[in-house]
Amino acid sequence: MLSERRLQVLRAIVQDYVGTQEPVGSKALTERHNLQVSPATVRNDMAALEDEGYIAQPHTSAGRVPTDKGYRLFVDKLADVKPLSRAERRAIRSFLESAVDLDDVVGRTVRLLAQLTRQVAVVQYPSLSRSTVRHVELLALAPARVMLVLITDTGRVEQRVIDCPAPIGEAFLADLRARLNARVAGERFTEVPRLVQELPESFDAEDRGTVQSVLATLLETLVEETEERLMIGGTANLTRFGQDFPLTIRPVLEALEEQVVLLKLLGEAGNSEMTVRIGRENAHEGLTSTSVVAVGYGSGDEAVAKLGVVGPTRMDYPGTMGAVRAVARYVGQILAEK
Amino acid sequence: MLSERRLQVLRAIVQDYVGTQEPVGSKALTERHNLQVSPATVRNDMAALEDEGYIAQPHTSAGRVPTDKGYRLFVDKLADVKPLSRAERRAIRSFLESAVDLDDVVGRTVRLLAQLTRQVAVVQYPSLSRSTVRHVELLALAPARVMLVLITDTGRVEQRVIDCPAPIGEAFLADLRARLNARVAGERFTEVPRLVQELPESFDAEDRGTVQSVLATLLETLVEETEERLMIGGTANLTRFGQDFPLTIRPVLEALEEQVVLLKLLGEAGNSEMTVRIGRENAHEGLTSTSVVAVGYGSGDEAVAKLGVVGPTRMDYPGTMGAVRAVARYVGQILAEK
DNA sequence: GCCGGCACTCCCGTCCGGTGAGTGCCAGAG
DNA sequence: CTCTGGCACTCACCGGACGGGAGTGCCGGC
Repeated sequence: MLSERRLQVLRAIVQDYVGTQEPVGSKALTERHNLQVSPATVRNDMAALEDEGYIAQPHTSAGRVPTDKGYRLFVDKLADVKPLSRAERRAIRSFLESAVDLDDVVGRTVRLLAQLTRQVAVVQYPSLSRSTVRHVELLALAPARVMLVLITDTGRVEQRVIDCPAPIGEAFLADLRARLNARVAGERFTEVPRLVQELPESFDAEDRGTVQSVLATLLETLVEETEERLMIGGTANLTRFGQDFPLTIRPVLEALEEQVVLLKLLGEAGNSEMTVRIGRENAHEGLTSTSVVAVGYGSGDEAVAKLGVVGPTRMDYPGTMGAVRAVARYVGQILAEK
Repeated sequence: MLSERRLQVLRAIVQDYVGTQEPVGSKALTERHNLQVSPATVRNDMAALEDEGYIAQPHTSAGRVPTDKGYRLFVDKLADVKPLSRAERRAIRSFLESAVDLDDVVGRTVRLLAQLTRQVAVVQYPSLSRSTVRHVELLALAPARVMLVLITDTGRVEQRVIDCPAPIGEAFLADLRARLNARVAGERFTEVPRLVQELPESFDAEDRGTVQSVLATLLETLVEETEERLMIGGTANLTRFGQDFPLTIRPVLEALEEQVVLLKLLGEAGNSEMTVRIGRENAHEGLTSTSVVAVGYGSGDEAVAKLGVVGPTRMDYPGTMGAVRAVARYVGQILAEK
């Protein structure tokens, strides 16, 4: 077990390194933080921390740099989430409040996060799987062609075109629309399959085929769109990574372009608790020198989607976590009000 | 006026420089392209080309590099658009054909363009201003709350929530919906304001307020959404820019994040003709060392939106232009079929 | 357990000199 | 007037040498 002072030393190393981006030495440490001991003592502590794998030297006779393990300890034990100032919180709220629709909310959230953290922001659209159906609309486009429009309580709209086995009448469509909505409006997506199960049987045999294909498309939309869309922003902040970056930045940009990767990344994050994945803790190859800070957000007490930031392992964790948490909270509020 | 050979020399310089990314000298030129003259002669030509501002030396006693003006001449006079191979065209088509909805079409187009050109791709969503209304739907959400859903012929769906001055009945809503659609369905967006102008007068005085607010929202949606959304991809290709790139890449990434900038960029492009903006021809500060190749695409004979790529001025213009043109053509076809 | 001192390591910036690619110019030939 | 070979010149680039400096590890004393 590490002594109290050694933990302080580790904390100081992380803070300094995050600030300066340069390996930190024993002398600088004693000066900048008022540890009440001499550099020589700190050196002993650093040697111990290095033995335990919390810090490392880029090369002999250089200062120390935290390892992934060191950051992990720092985040778990040594750092508190840094709350935002009142002014910042007010700015966030008012910026998000002026959003006009869902796209705008998500877009503003991304920009906000990117700006606050000066890192890459990733925001998932509110998830369908936890939301409820507000309305299902059916529109005749052609005699045997129907457009299905699904509207959710989070304001999302999905549409599909359906080719029906037989021509359909306006009256029948109105009937189907009414019966469908009577069953599913206000219900959770997960409930829908059960609720519509027996619907075809209540129709005449000749119409059953059409009802079947409409229902099939509806269920398909629910499933497909549960895989979420997301929006990212702030990629320009990647240029602050370091000097060596063709090599560093490229795989990150590539990873960020793959929605699947990002979704998995956010997916691994806890719902209400903030999750921090540091360096190699990230499964994806290209993100081994980045950290991901993510958290769920939602309109009610339950999370409907996630958001977070991606940045270098050498990031200001308390500040980043504070910003992520605050933004998640306010987005949730805004969504609830809509 | 430049002699024929000098133009050939310029062409050779552009081609070599694009290939190697290194300043090209007189000796290398005579070897790689079979100009039937000696290096000394080429040197004279190069001196002339430099006097005219078509090429420049990074420093004394280095090879030559094309200037923006040089690329301009190359694109205008010396290069032909390079058509894609049959196999490539087939691949494009089949890749785009398997798209399921509009988002998917745009998404696939972006990936395709980015991959073919190995540059950053930008695709504008089909524009509302040129499209026609397929259907307007009105849904009662609450006694005095209506959701307006606008469906376009390109498959786009926009929705807005409207707070009405008075509670509304289902019958009235159905009536309004029917009359509204009778007037605007199938019509161009630009025609809609005129077509609905007299609609309120045909309703009872008590309902007129509601009709007014619905119409106001509809018109607002048309205008607002004419400012387009767009999708970008392939930013990882920016890492191929050069070695010096914190400085080069950063402003580009920043510019790419600003939709407004991109829209203006594409907006400046011609509709059916391909437009190439080289280096400082781009108005935006951050894009002075990039070139933009853009062209309109559309489902019929008329362009509904634009797409293009952003890359270093030192790019393979014939190849890029070929890819952009081909993709635009096929996207148009796919949209027409939907 | 803490501290001062000391020798050692190694990165980094700087300063050479050599090399080579490329140029400009000139004088001569067609 | 145009093309060509020759020649001197200019720099960027590379590699090695060198010194300064920051940082370490260890030792012996308090």
